[in-house]
Amino acid sequence: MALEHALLVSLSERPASGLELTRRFDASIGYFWTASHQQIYRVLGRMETDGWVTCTVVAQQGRPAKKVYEVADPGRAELERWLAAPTAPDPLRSEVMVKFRGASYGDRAAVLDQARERLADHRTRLAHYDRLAERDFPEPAGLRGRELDLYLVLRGGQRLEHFWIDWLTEYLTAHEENR
Amino acid sequence: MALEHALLVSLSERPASGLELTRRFDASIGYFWTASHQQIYRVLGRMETDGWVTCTVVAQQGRPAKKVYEVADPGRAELERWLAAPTAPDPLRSEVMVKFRGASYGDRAAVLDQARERLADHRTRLAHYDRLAERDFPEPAGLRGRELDLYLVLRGGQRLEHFWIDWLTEYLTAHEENR
DNA sequence: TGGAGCATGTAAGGAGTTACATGATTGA
DNA sequence: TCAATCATGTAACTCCTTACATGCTCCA
Repeated sequence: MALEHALLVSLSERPASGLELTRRFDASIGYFWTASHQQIYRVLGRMETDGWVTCTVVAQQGRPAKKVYEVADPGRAELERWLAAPTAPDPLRSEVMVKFRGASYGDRAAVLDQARERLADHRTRLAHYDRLAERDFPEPAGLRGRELDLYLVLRGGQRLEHFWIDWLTEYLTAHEENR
Repeated sequence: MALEHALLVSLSERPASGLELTRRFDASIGYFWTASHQQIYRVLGRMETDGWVTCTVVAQQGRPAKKVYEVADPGRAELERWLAAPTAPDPLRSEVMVKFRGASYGDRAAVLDQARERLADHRTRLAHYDRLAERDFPEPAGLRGRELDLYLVLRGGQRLEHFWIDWLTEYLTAHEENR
């Protein structure tokens, strides 16, 4: 129900084509929303039909033409409406947690291996976010408005990776001690 | 793709009816997987068709009869297979984070109000998990096997609530300082 | 000429939500 | 008898994933 709104936010920051949006969702926006290119194209089409965005075909040299979308007035109005509406708690669905809870019904060693893989993965991501923070916000103290928002959401990404790293470490330590 | 497996884990711990499973997902299992009763009934039906679970109608006094499901051999085999298979990173979709990133395109005060509501909500949930931990695991040091798993997943729930509380607090503090 | 990357899609199906429906029993 | 709770479902719809399809341009 909110991919529309994630796209509206991203297009408000800067107009983009479908593929450019896909890359944003793979990179920076990916730490709080994931979406495949198929889904993005479909939703963009619907948003254009609804008049939330307008589309301009832009020719490129050395590349196929692309369709650049930008937010139109009805889209801006919808974004404002949604931002002011109450937010439901983010529903959580963690396959990892289910596996950990059920580990005793299968091969525990295999589950521990997966924990180690998740841990390595989250460390990689945290390192990536740390690089982004250093590059884009070397001095966070004076930030305000939109810049502060971007910084704080990146902080959320960092904190979330810390959560995973700390918890997976606790999990592995507890089980390694009990071998 | 994994509600099946969450149900297999829960039914392995103890056979249950659809409504009992729904209550488990509302309570203890809810901190890592959410599911509505409609979805649970539908998936239970499919799992019975596939032979993963068997179903026994149990009469009750003073209440309508219920259908109690328990895991059958093919279900146990499937659970083992799934537990050993590689785990993809949990996809993240946080409406709150999208709103925070987009706050400058709407009514910031309204977004801050929602942050306060989320904060209160996560504090309530943490208090609930803390109570569960005290009641069920007063002395975690000696835990092993299945009990240790349950405890560590509860720890994950607590840590996750801490993440939200800390981050939302940072967010609110940063924006209140900059008014 | 043929592969890699850019760019945009369609089709089919599974996962999940929302709204509605049914019937039994208890207790006020 | 009527509301509340227990208990199980159906129907319709949206959301999301997986797999496949198309065409362009550059460069080796």
